[in-house]
Amino acid sequence: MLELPPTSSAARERALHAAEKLFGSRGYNAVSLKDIAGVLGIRHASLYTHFPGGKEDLYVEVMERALLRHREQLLHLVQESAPPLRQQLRAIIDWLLSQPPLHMMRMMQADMHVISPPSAKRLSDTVYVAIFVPIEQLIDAAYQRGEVRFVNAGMVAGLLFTAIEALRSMREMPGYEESAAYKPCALQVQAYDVIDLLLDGILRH
Amino acid sequence: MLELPPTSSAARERALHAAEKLFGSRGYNAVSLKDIAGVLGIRHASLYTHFPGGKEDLYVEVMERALLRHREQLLHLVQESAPPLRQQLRAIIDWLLSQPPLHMMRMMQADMHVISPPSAKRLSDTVYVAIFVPIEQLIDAAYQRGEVRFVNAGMVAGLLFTAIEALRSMREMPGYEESAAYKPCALQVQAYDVIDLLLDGILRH
DNA sequence: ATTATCTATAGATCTATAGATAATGC
DNA sequence: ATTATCTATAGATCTATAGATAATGC
Repeated sequence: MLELPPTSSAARERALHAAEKLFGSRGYNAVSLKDIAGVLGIRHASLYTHFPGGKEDLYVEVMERALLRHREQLLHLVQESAPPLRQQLRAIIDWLLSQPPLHMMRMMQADMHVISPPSAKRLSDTVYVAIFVPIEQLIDAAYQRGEVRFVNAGMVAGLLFTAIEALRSMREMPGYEESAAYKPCALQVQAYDVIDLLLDGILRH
Repeated sequence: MLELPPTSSAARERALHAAEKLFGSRGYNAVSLKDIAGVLGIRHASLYTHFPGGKEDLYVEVMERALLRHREQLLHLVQESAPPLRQQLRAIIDWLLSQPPLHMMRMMQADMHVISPPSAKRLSDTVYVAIFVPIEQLIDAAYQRGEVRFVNAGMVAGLLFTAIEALRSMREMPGYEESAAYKPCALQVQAYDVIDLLLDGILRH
């Protein structure tokens, strides 16, 4: 008789939610199972009931869920929003800023090197279909209707996404408010500036 | 009698060098003192002779050195290179690509949250003077001579730097060559595309 | 009857310190 | 004489497993 791992339950959902918050804010290595259990008010050993694969499988499931949620919403926004491209990108950025940050760069530069290669491969594939594919679609469509010149759409997608994450990270840096880099302006305003930069460039013309 | 920590020696330099390579490729948490000692062929306890402050102080010193090396070279390139801006940025990118990546985003999103707040503050200040200040100078000068429109120079600096790091990270991702995101083109070519994007934008005009 | 939790513990690994021994520099 | 290394060990912490107990669902 095959022993199937439980695929859902209220307690399991709570655990995924708590894990997502912790992994999201501190990354894989800096979060222990005890931390996650602590948030839930249970002992860390109890987590193995819901996640027999242990910490790594829990992490991968958490990140896959977050990424696929992004995919769904991004595809929806791409389908629904109307040109011009600037407006479409603003809609996307508005939604992204309403979500907890994915910290994609940390995921790629730190967490991916700690988990097993198969898990890393699986996650990086998901990053591609969840983040790159939707934004590439948007850029390609803009190219088809003659709105933008020929560019590497994947590169634009990556640039846009990492730029937004960089803006958010800057604000979390210690002493940001007192630093010389501080500009007293809303995150959304800065993000819209990034869009303008991407669309118009900075050269005077 | 004050006991001054040793400030230099051949063995100490070797340790800093090995630590820089390891911290650079895997980040703070994923590198142990034993890993560093292993590269040097010594026992990990021996590292405390050169770095009485332990792992955190070693990390901070390593990253400060790397950042200040960047600062020196970036300021030099900014001083020496001649307009137009596109050529100046290409010179900077060429040098950046010749160096091991700093992984600034990982530093800000992962490592900074693990070390003590004072160390984090010190490092983030150094990031500002080493990376942002030089590129801001470049952008400001281009603005003074009327080459670019008015932009947030710090934002442009951050965007350029993180974009280059993102390009490099993509190539380190597992299965990059087989992925749909793969573009068979040199890193330098992609980096130059980023510059063009930044300068010209992607809109047709 | 099954699911969810607990206690207890094994086994790794990590940072750091103490004190002994070898290597080096004047 | 000083610097650089070593061995040995303390003390934390982390992942994971085994087996017992409580809670829940039919």
